[in-house]
Amino acid sequence: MSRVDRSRTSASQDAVTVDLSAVIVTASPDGPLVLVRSQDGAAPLALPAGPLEPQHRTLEAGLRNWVEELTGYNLGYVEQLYSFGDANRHASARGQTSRSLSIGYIALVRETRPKQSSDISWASWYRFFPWEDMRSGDEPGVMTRIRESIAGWIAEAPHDARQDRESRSTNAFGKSGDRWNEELVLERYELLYEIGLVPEAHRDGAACWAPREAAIVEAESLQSDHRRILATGISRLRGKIKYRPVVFELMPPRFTFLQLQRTVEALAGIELHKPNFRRLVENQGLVEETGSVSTNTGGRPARLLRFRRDILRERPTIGVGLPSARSQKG
Amino acid sequence: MSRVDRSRTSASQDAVTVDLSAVIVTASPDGPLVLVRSQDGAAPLALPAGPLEPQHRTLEAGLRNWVEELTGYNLGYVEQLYSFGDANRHASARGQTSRSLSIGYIALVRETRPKQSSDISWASWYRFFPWEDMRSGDEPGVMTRIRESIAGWIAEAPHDARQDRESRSTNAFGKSGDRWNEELVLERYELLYEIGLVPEAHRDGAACWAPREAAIVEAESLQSDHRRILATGISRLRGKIKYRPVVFELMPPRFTFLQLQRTVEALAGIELHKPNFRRLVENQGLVEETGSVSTNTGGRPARLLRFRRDILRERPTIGVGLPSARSQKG
DNA sequence: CACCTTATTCTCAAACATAGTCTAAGTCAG
DNA sequence: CTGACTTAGACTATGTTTGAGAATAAGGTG
Repeated sequence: MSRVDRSRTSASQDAVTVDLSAVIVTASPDGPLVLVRSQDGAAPLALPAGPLEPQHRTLEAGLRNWVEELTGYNLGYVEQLYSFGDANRHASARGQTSRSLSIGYIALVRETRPKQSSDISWASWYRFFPWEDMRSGDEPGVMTRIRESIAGWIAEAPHDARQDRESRSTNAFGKSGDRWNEELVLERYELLYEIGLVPEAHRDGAACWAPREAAIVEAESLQSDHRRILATGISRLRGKIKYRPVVFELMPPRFTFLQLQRTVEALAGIELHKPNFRRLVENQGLVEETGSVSTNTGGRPARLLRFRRDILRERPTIGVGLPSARSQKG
Repeated sequence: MSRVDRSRTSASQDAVTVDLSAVIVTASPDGPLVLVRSQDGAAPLALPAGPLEPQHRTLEAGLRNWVEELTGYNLGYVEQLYSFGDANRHASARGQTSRSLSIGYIALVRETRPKQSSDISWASWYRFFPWEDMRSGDEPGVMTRIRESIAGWIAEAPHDARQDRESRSTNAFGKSGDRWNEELVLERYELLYEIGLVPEAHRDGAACWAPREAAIVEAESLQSDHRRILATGISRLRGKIKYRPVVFELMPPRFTFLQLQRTVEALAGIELHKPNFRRLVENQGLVEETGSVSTNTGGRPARLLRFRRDILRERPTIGVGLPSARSQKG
């Protein structure tokens, strides 16, 4: 059972450093927040990352360990996202002999207490992805400008690349009227990167169509490939809430229907139909009444609910539905 | 932009070796096959695995590279599965100073030509997971025996663990009549591991309820944690075919509806309703007619179809539906 | 030709989703 | 105290998708 049976295991792979990056998410009344670490000076923000230490029994244990040490937060739900390991993961790594490998995780925490003691703070994830917040349509007009840039990119395509560019962008961003697929966060980011509309593309020296100045000004970027990791995390979470009751990891012990709906909307970046949302959550038996009501609703008092923790045992493959992306008819 | 900003990056993490393990899948008339590597003597089979070499630009490129070198197959679809890195990933690793990290991938190939030149061969994945093939109910009775063992495990639970054991097993394996969720491959394997019904649990020295002799005799195990990786791969693939047209990576250029259905059934391990399957695939516009027919059907000739490759551009988030696990009413 | 096999088309009801309307029960300004 | 405003929560009408099955078509074979 020993590893010697691996005939091709070579010595050339030893110079690998592994670290764990975390997309740590919480929900506030102002929307989804993500934990970021500020650098010295005007350097871009970074996701918290820590080393993989030998004493950790599992990768996840390692992650929980250093995050809880660093922040004092109690991680609720934790899930591995993806392992990122391009040789040019960040510009400075080119020509480096050691490859750096980063295993991304997403974690949900309930507590928002500042804990700003250090260089750690919470930031709305829409600071980095303003185009992902479609709750009030394209209110600040970011999307309109993105679409214009993309239109230019398509128009200037060499003949054989035209169709491809067209379909990739309609797929990621939808046709103006067409249905927006809120899960394609990573696809959208990667398309913008490729076109050159995010600064990272220029920083990495990628060959892009758009000049550096064309970068979307409303969006803040992150260190190295952290915006890509964050995109992966948002994508995953937006998908997950549909078939697993993970939103409740972000809710207080007691909440109203509308609070729950607002949280889901904030995560998904889209608005939902109130009566239908209520019916769905009710029918799935995800919540039960606490008996008390919340009077500070601004209108009629709302019943306070609690998550039915039993449901996890009855059928864990259940979630709070969104207009499903399945029925994207052409 | 350099890595020095990572305050906690310690020197203690250097002794990590990374390798890429691959679940390489193809479909044959006899069901889904997975590429395995035989060891010397009576040692269990292994998944092919190769080192991460510094010259590979991306992880995926590295994987494609050595797999194609090793097997000569042309990998079609490739997707990262999960990074496995428990300190005791295999028994011999305990007490070892260097941690071994394995990044699992799933890859689909169309060609089945033997290529048995070396120690590499194809094996039905149900050899390792006989209980995952429910196409003809519980025909060989494996499942019945598993359920009996599980019943014993529940019966002998200490009072406070009873409910938990009960719900975990009904969730993974379903109640006798209840709907079987074909995606929970990993959950089922891990439950069996924990109970002690797979030899790996005893090999790893895990504390289990069942004695070593109780291991499910119909199932063959794999080296180290490879059966776990395979379970992850099957799970992912079973999920993916529902919303992405990946099955077609396993189909010949021209095929009939029934061939397509049989392939999906073989992967999912369940039977499907013929007219409904046809309707679904037709409505989604996944296929088009070639004009010719296949006469060796044993009955009325069937039209030969081809995959509409354009669909990938029109709407990539589409797949061949299975009875959706969503509507698992209590 | 009778009969077996698979292909292909229809039908029908149940379940679900979408997009509303309408009523209830609070707060707050005057 | 009233009327405007706010949110809660129940209900309705309509269309779409699914699950299960019957009915018909078109080949082969004894």
